Amino acid sequence: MANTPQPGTRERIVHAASLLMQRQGYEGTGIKQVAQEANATLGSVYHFFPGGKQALGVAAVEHADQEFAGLLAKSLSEEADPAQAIAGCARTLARLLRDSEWMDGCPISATALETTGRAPDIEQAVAQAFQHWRDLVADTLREAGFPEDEARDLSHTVISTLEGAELTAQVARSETPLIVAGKHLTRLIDSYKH
Amino acid sequence: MANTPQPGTRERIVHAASLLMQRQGYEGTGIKQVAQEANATLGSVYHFFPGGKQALGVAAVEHADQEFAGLLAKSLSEEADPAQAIAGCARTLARLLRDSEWMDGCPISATALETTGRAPDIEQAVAQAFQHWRDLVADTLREAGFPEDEARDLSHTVISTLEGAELTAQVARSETPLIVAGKHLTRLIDSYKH
DNA sequence: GTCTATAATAGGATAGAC
DNA sequence: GTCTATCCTATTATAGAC
Repeated sequence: MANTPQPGTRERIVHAASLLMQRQGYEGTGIKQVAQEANATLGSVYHFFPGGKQALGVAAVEHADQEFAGLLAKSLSEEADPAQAIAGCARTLARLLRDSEWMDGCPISATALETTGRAPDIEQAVAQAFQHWRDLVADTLREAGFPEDEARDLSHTVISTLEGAELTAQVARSETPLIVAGKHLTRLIDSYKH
Repeated sequence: MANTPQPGTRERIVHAASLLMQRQGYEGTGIKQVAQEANATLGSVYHFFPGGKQALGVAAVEHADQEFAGLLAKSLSEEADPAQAIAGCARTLARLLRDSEWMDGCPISATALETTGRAPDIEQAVAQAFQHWRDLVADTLREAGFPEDEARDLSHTVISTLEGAELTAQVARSETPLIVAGKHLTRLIDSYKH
């Protein structure tokens, strides 16, 4: 069996940056704070990220991309019916949000909004993450028998709606927007089965 | 006929703060930058907002609330069928986003995400704005004959989906997410007519 | 109400010893 | 790779003349 390697410094830095940027945004997160939270020194951060804060932002977004993709893939594989699976994903997001006392919403949307049009590297990483998530949904729908164009269109709305519902749920400190969004997405997808 | 009063200093400051926070977020926007953009001095900003940056943030969010509510109300009144009206609203948002070269997305979401759990006054103004927008949608649906619970649930998903689609459209620099979201929202609302 | 100057602090980033 | 010290600039906020 493989050993579970204890996280190296670089890993701890990326993890801390990702979490802090999720909660406070990109501009609201300081490099010194990241170093402190990661039990690393400022020198170590700049050793691993000579590109400075922007490079750290890119790594944080890429890390969050993989993390949410894992959650999404797990949700999609847990139920045979993709329409039901997506509602389950919304419920999981609602639970995680409530359990974090409404702190942990989408891990990249704050960073996305603050840096759009101002930090091309981060912008690209964000665009890639959203595309990645849409592809997971579209692939699942295609495998379930949906025609190509319906699968693609629905993948757009699934990700958009989950994204928006997570934002409004966080702001309202209520699970309702996510639960209702899950229900409506199931209904929308099912409406294409006729 | 009423004169069109030229905007006073306070108005110019709020307008500039709202626009800059929409594009750069709350943390990414400096008070000095707001003053400069509003053709005001730093002293004037603190004269009108003794509460400092947080108070300015609250005023900016409240201003954006009214602004988007106006756009939404106009869209909802332009078509007799609310399901069609919402698709029209999505198209308008897509056009505004493209025309601003992908800079002007939702005016409060960046500020919302950065300040949640950290600036109670702003948080409350944001929550109020979302509630306001949902109410406009719910009222329209109720007037169109939808039962109370369906109208309320749909208003959640309409705002969540528009919000998420605006975010993903901005990131992808594409009108597609908003156009597709509008189409799917129409379909979802129509599915409750049977 | 408006303006300039300035205080007090925190930000990103770098240098160089170890 | 890690650590500390430091530079430079920007930030929020205040003071006080006009």
